[in-house]
Amino acid sequence: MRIGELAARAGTTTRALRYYEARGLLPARRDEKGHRAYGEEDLRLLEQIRTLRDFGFELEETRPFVECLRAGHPEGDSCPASLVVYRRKLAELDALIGQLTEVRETVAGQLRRAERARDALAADAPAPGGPEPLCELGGQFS
Amino acid sequence: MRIGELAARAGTTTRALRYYEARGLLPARRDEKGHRAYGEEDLRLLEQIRTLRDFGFELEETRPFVECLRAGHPEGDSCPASLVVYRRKLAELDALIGQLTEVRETVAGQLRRAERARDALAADAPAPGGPEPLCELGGQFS
DNA sequence: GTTTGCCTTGACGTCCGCGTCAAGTCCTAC
DNA sequence: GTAGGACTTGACGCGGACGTCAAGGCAAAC
Repeated sequence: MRIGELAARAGTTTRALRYYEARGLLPARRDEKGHRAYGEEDLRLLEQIRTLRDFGFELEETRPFVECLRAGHPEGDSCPASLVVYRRKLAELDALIGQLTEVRETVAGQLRRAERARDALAADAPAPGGPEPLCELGGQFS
Repeated sequence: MRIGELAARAGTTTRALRYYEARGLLPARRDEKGHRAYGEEDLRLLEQIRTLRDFGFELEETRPFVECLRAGHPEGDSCPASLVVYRRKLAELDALIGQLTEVRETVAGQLRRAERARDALAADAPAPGGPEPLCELGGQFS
């Protein structure tokens, strides 16, 4: 299998595969023409990489999984090093979700406050001919 | 007030202020020596920028707030355009938190599955002299 | 014969918000 | 006189995971 076919079967690009090879993550044999030659096993490795990347793992974080598979283990996460990455990523996710949730609540509070202020202003100074824009800035939405 | 003082009072750097000016977000007058000259009002604008940046707003997203303040409104979010940004950001945060939570659950499931597989393997082939590493990969943690 | 299509390597571009360095000006303090 | 500090502009660096273009080789198809 050459690079184009592998890329297509894994739903990625040849550029990504060359990049992984340059990083030492997914090296390839060469055929007599100097073209990269991949086997079915490489598809599994690549799918492991792509799955973890889709989860938001950095490329380097996929390395233990790939090495585990290449060592002959049944799954990429059959090795302790992979479990370490899982646990670290879970902690990162929890921290990030926590921060984002805090920010979300803060922003939601700010929005409610700003909307109340706007409505109070509209009640104080009701427009004579129906509601008017409260601010010259901000165009098409309100 | 010159650039160094404003940066220090807002807890940021002169580089950031020059960057904001280059982006047209926080222009500055010049004194007779060609140095940037800022007023107290600029501190408020800058604080608005920094607060929103800390919330994860992109620089461009702070522009409506800054323009709103500069137009003389009491708060950066007194203008409809700012509320639009708030709402869009809330939707983005909700989507992101949702995705991250999904990923978190998926990864947690994978970790549990991998740990069960490891424990099952350890029970099938118990080490004679106590527990041994199940995999040559993965070094110091397990 | 030439077009098409796959492959090769090399190298620069992208995004974002600055950090960091260089070279020069100006003022103050010692 | 000179050392230090604040300021100026300009320009390159960073990080991550590639995208994209250039220039060329080699094969099958028309």
